[in-house]
Amino acid sequence: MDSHNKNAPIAVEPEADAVIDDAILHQFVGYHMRRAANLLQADMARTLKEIDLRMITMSVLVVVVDNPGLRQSQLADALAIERPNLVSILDELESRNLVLRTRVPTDRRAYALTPTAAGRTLAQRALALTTEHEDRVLAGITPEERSTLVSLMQRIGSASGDA
Amino acid sequence: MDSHNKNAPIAVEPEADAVIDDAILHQFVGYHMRRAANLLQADMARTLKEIDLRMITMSVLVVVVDNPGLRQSQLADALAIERPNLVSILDELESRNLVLRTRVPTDRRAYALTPTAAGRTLAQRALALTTEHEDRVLAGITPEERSTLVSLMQRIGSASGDA
DNA sequence: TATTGTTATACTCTATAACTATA
DNA sequence: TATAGTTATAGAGTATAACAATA
Repeated sequence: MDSHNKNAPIAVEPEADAVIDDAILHQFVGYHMRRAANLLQADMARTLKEIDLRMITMSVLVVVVDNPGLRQSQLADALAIERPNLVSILDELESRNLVLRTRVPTDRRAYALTPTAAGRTLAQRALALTTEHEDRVLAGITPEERSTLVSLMQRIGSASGDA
Repeated sequence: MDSHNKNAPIAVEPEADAVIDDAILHQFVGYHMRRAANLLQADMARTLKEIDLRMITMSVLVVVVDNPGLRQSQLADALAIERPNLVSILDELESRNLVLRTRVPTDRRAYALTPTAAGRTLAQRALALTTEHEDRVLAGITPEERSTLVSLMQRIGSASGDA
């Protein structure tokens, strides 16, 4: 039954509970990155749901808390978000009274972003929840391995490590 | 001018070109994961555009090529895609005559997936392009570091490393 | 009853073009 | 003219509920 024809549909036996051969995809970093990122993102979303924040919403809030007076374009650059995508995030944070947009006197095009007291409090809670989340999801990885992982990921995309 | 009031908006000086303090976010693996995954995904999408495939479409094609006769539910499990999301992917691959859906005689609910000759050819091309893409994006990382990165990412989510 | 594939739908994240109001 | 923020829109990727056909 060596019937591997070349142009016919080939009525192959469905391999029932056979093991799927993923080997070729596994050689790619991107494949594992997608799965890991997806796993982290799913658990993180579940975690932050408790305080009704999304991943990026929380990132924005935390950065505003640590950098009061920041302008939107600076924030977008810092977090690698496109300016348009920041708008709805800030709309949400502002409507929940966590962040304020106030006109910059010296440049009336820009807004200065400042956290409210509620924003600072929620940021603290968000950081605690995020820490719990990472400790849970990364339980199988030692602190040293964690920093290795981080520094390797930081080097992705930068042509050479140090040159 | 020590005016850090507590409940007022605080007319903070916008810190012009000042450096943004990201330190708190940088302590989280998820932050770096998001950026790295986003970078890989963007370059990968650009790369596969040449043969009009998306990341997942290419993953599906490659797995079907290596596992002819596979059923959709098996494929969905293998790639960690929800069954509904696989449908449109296969619709596209089928309409481009890269993959065939044929009824399984022994279970008329299921489809056996088989690649066409064109599908096999395009899969080869896709793998070559993906390899080029990874070599480019991961240029700053040695092969050893690549495997370290992969094995660390594989261990994310699995409670304990070996116990 | 349970499973395979499907439809419909929705939410998140990302990306681009074009507008407005200032500069 | 250039920039800050905005609007509108589109495309990926992911997730859930519910259905028809079949087991």
